[in-house]
Amino acid sequence: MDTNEFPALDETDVAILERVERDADVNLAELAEELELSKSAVHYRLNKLKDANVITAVSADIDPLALGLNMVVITEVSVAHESGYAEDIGQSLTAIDGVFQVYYTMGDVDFVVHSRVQNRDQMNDLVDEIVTIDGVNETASKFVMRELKTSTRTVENMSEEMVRNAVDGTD
Amino acid sequence: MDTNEFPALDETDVAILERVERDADVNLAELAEELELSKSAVHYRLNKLKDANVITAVSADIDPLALGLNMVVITEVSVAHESGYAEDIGQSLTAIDGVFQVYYTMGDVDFVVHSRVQNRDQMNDLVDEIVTIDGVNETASKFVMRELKTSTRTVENMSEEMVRNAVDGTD
DNA sequence: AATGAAATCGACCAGCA
DNA sequence: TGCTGGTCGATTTCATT
Repeated sequence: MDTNEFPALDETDVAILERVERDADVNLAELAEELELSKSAVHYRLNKLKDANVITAVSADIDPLALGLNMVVITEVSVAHESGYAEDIGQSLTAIDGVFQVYYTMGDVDFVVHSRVQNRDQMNDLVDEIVTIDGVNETASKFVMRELKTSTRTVENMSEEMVRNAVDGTD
Repeated sequence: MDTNEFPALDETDVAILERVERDADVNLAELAEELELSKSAVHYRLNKLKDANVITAVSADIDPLALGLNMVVITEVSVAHESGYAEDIGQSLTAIDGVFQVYYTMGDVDFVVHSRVQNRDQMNDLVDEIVTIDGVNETASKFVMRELKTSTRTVENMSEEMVRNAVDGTD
């Protein structure tokens, strides 16, 4: 049963996704051979996956260090709960330069914010900017010493069981 | 002065990076026109950026929801500090199915782990698996209600100042 | 879903600043 | 070292079955 707005996927679709999320530069011929399909079949499926927004974009991955972004900070943000400003505060957080992830979470902390900056001055400015947002009550920041894994890849991190579920549609 | 192993970049390089991280499917001709450069010049620079590992990969971005991955959990992990196992524990964490980010942090918490799963059973299993790792002392998990921003894009999140620094090399 | 033809694109080259 | 313009081969794309 479809529980979401996306089309049902089969094993072949997942195989294609796994491959192109790893390296979108593969040419159709190679992909087709790997999957034992014709080039046009692969082409057809790829188009379908893009149209259905299963594939949302094809993008070049850029090493942040190449641009001097060698500091990552994790900031937990708590808001004044009387205020119904949560929505606005979320928006304000996403708009701050250097911020690359914002989550709205359950628990004593309301937002978790990840940012990437080049130096301590920028780190300071960024935390200041967060504190200044109207409705923000308290913040606590952690400095990241090492990024052991940062994999935006979807299929790559899935277990066999997850893939099976995704194909069956029995989420 | 170069403070890292990467080549110096100029404004044109950054413009190219900004464009291809947004959409790597642009053809050379279009890119060249936008930058008022020749196709071969763009080609030349792109190769250079890939060779220097400024561009680490070209990948298709896949919507996790299309595969039923509709739950994100943030887990804070503290380890027994006598043990010098931090390295091993980090490795163990990155290897767990569903885990897509692992940070080693300063402070009372040692690791921050982000995972994506399809249902509560998987969530349970995942947290269990973390607790079971040898040397792990304590864990605290937060459920993510909303992902307000998840942008792996590097240049996109940079301020003008950051770009200027990156180009000058004055990090 | 496969075939094959037409259109398009990226890779490469020699020459040049 | 980086750029230009042009050519060739490879690759995507599309109409048809």
